[in-house]
Amino acid sequence: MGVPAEAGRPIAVLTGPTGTGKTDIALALAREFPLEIVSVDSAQVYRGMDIGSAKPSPEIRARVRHHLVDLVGPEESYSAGQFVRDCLRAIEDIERRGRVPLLVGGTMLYLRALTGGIADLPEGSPEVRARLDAEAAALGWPALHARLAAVDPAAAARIHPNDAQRIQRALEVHATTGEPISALQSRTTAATPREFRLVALMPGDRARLHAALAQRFEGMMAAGLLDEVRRLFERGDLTDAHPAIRAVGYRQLWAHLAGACSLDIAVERAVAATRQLAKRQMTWLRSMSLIHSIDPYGAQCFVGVREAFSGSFHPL
RNA sequence: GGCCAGGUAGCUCAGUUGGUAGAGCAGCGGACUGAAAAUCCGCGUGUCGUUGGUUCGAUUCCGACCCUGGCCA
Repeated sequence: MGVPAEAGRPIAVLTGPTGTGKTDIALALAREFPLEIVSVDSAQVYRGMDIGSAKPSPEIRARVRHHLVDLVGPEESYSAGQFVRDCLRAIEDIERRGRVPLLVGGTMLYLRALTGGIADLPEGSPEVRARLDAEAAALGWPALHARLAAVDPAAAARIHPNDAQRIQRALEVHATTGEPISALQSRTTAATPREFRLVALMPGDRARLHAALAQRFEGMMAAGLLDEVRRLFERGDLTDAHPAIRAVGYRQLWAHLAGACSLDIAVERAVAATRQLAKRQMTWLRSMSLIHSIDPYGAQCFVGVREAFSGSFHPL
């Protein structure tokens, strides 16, 4: 069997909340090791969303190969299940060529699906969702939650009656498979036998993170984010219901372009949404065991990350 | 300078016929299985501008002062 030596090493994953410098550290590591970066980012997969998703520039991508960036158009809908398949394929491809994958990103559901497995469930169905939306408009989500309780009490018990998205998903899975989502989820198995080495950049100073996020968004605006959103807005085939347009920054600037609020208000809301995103990412990270936390504002940050990955990397 | 309106949570405001106050947003904590940068749950953080007076008790009523708008000079 021609199994590469790399297959025995744990796969390196650099994560953390948005705006903590994951990309910079990854690029610095790529100067020392034969790395290729695999993006774990639900916004960078969309084409035409470059500035607002902090996508690596063409120059950087020419120097260090990136995977799972610009995968689909913003009119499409990517998913955690697709990510797991694409990601495992990218890792295999990189290692087959004798290089080392470094997973970088902060989409925690993707990370969890990759490392902990994801149930074998059907993709989302726009038709079924449209039908459920119409019913919800007439009856209200709590009524659909009650219907879910009849067919899948276990799922209904852990989904809040106001959580429209999860109620809809559970009913959708039941409608398309005839099985309760809770039963399918309970049969979840690991997506890969490979091990992962998770390193998270966890800011010790929240105020400093907030200042950095505000500054970063300002930089995106200066770099032309509003024009980027306007190009998407003017296509005419996208709405604020598309997953891509719901991304932080895009959603708020979209609302401004649609006349819902002033630009100042939109920027303020976008920065707040960024803070809230970072907070939710940190909630995920705190709940994950087996994760190695490093403070991005600490003096030994880079050295610490490199040391943590020493079992995964081999030098050039 | 005069008149009017207003000063209550980080912000925008509501309210208390006198018994020390509550919404939205922000913030904080949490959940999370094909939309996840999504979706949802929980938590009110306060010299009620200052200072006198009336009162058992004042953020509330009265006086003075300070500040911010607006109008008139």
